[in-house]
Amino acid sequence: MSWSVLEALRTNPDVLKESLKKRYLSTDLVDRALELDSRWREAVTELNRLRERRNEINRAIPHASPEERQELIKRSKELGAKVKELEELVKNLSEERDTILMSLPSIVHESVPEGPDDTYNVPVRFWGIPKVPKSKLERFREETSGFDVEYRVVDWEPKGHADELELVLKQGDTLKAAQVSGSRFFYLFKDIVWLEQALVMFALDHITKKGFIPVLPPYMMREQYYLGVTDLETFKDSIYKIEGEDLYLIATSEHPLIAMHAGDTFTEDELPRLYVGVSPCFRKEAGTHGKDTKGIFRVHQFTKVEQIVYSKPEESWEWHERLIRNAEEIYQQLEIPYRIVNIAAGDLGACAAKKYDLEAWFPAQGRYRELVSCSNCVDWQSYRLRIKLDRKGRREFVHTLNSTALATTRTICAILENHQREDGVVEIPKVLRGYLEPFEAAPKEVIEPIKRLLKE
RNA sequence: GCCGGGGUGCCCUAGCCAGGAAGGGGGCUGGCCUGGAGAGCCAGUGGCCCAUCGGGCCGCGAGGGUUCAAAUCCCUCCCCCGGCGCCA
Repeated sequence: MSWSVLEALRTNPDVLKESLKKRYLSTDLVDRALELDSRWREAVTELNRLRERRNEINRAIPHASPEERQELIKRSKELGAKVKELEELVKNLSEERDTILMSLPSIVHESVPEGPDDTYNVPVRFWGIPKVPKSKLERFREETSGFDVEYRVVDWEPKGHADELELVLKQGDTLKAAQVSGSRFFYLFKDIVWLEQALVMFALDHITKKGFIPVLPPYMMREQYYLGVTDLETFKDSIYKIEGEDLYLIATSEHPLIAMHAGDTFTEDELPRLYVGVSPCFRKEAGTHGKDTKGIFRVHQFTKVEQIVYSKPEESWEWHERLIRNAEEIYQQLEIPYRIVNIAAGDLGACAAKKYDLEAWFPAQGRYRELVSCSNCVDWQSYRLRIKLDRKGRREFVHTLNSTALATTRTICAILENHQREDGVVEIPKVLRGYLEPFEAAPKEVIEPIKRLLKE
């Protein structure tokens, strides 16, 4: 049983180097890891021989005569010293090798576009009829170049989601939240609260209909398990730590939902395993100063409905396509125009072998912006957490996949811009009606401006 | 948080007090047997290394220590069960 990256290292290091080059990462580590691995194997072989000899002697001691015994103990002690020495070497070699191995990203899939950053992401399809203000026509043509996307020109300027929320509808307040908690936090009020809840229920409803098991996971995790599900870079930049405890706030329910099967072995008939997680997500957003500072597009805390699949290795690419389609169905029903982009290798996280983003059209920004991420992590997470598949005695690592179904704050942003009318009223997508109907105080068709709730 | 009892391979369990190659049962897989099935019998059923056959090393919740030798003794930590305390 082997991890695809480790197997490539030993049998076909060029494949691994190619993959790293595509990600614009150094390939030096591959040669270093190879050298460490071969030295480790040599040392382990020698260590095993020494231990074998020592064990033989130790087994003879209880049956030996008193005078033989002293001699045997002496020899065992001598061997023991050598064993200890070699154990130290083996430990150092394997630790250094494993540090490198654990830093290596998944081998990128052949269908992943080449390129160093997000400007090389490749749109694969568009859906919906975007509303394009005249002032954003040029931007729109850039964003859709190469595709024949039907669109409608509007002759008024939609408000950006932040102004719409706080100045027009007056049902959100990020200033007060900044005072209380800091930047990138928010208070949401009244209709937006109902909208948020309805979005969660709608997404949960849609995904569970497809056989996914709903899960409410722990919102904090230990470091050991955290490092099994994500790379160090993400860990440092995104994850909040609880002071004085070995606990971290989850950045997505993907993390506890994958750690949930750490150490488990599935049989073939137990796969695929489908889960849909619902949880708040906490993110430090370190290194994003100045980006999306207004409104609730990029915040430290939001609710997300997340699809998770544990699959047989040979079925994971099919599941990757299905997961993004599930997310598309949600945004089609919410009547939000979007495009799907294939993320360039240089912009890909370490766990993922391939990633699709669903980007919604934002009329006021004149841009497509990320709402959904859909990744195939192949055996990257399952290797670290030892999540196995038992094929009649032969063991393999399962593949893990994750995809947003719906993240509330960003979806609210997209609704505020796409379903905004010239008079400032926001039309609620019809599909949400059933999730608002039972509640007397909930809005049903539209969200209208109200008087400011907090002091001016 | 305190007191007590536990954690042994996929599951259950013996071994721990009193240190000396982890034993039994179940499940699963394969083989023998059978017209076929069942029963019965045999073998396999954690990770790693060398290797042609095969052999070896590690592994008893995790990490240290004592010892020629640790599932077994000592220390720290994690988790589960019971009791007390606290609590939405």
